[in-house]
Amino acid sequence: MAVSAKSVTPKARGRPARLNRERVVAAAIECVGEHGIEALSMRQIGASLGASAMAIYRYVADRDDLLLAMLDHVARTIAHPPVNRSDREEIVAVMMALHSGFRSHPWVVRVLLFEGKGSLLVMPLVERIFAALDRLGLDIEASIEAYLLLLHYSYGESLSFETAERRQEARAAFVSAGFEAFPTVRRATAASAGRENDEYERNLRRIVAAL
Amino acid sequence: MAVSAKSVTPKARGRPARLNRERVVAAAIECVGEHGIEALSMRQIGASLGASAMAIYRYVADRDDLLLAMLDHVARTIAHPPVNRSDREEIVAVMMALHSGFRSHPWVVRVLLFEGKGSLLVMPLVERIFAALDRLGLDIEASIEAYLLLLHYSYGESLSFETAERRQEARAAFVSAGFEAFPTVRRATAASAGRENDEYERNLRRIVAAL
DNA sequence: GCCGTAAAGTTTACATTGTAAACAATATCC
DNA sequence: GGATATTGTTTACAATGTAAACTTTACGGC
Repeated sequence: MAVSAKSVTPKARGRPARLNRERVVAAAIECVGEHGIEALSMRQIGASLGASAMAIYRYVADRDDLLLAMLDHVARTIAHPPVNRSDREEIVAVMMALHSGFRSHPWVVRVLLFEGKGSLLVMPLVERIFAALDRLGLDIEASIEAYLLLLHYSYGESLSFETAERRQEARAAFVSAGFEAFPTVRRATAASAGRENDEYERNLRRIVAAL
Repeated sequence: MAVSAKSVTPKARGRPARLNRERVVAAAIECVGEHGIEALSMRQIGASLGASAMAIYRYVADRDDLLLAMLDHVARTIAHPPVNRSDREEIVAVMMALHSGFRSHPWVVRVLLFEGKGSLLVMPLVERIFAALDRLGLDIEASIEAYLLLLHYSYGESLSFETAERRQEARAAFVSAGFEAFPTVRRATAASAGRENDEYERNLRRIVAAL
């Protein structure tokens, strides 16, 4: 029956580990946060932990497994907002919570979209949205479409403004090269220079108001 | 003054070209269309034209230059819709035109977002949107935000449903693994199975109605 | 006919990626 | 002091973009 050990610690048998899965995932997230998702490499992670690339594979099956673990890690940091008075405020609050995750970790959206992954840990938030849409009187089809509208806008916004410079670049692109032929665009460009908005929240509220 | 030649053809001096920029760009677009943007490689393009990877560099400065040329090529295929009766219909029509480009060539959005590029050829369409927003009475700040809302939703939707399978995957993800705890999500999932929507247009109209 | 020149295309090479396979290092158990 | 189990490293491979050197193939003038 082997009731024997299992008490304090079974005393590890082999070489003592310097690394563990948590540290590997944390190192990967930090690396991506600093140099962007495209700079993420096993060698880089290993180096940042004072180890070789292959050392990582003791704690992670492969690149996909690592990405999934990173998603879960971020999902755990998302604060679940308190239940709201109105259903519309509930939707806004939950989407803002999700979006704050995308904002702090822009690579998350790329992983969600391009690696076909997703963390189950955000499902309670998704459920709250569907429940609120239900209470608002939307039927199931309309709820799905509304959810996709909210989610896809959030994705697009996060990717588009993935970095702070990207906000600037977007404006610079407007300003550049021969836009005299497009007067309204020109005026818009001039007006947008140097403003630091929370345009996401306002647009989110526009969507929610329209549901 | 050298008025001499320049008439019919200055008679090419060196080895006759088997390739040209147009064919290279077309081959690249076809390659990406079939195997996805991540499979795009100089060697692949060369092979599909019966040439080596380096042959491509006669017609394209580097990868970035190629991507930009591909964008321009797609931009030229976008039909500019006729001017519309109402300003809201104008916005819908123009966004549908842009979106149809994203739909036929999903990699376009990735290039726009991640390579920091953009084709100037779509500027007339952008101008039409800003002009319509202006006529609707939005001030400049509100116009910018509205434009970003329209654009980012379009980006997110296109990326999310980049391939037909992705629509299925999205549903499968909902269905999978232990969702008994989320009843509203479950119902939504069941309802969405096997429907082929034009959910983009309906959501687009929801946005436009809210502006 | 033949050589100079110019253009087009190929070959080779390098640093980078994820990861498989073989190996070395380091601890406990008998 | 082995035997054994676990951790980490080394080496290797195919694929990427592209720089440098080379080869092929045409025309223009003698």
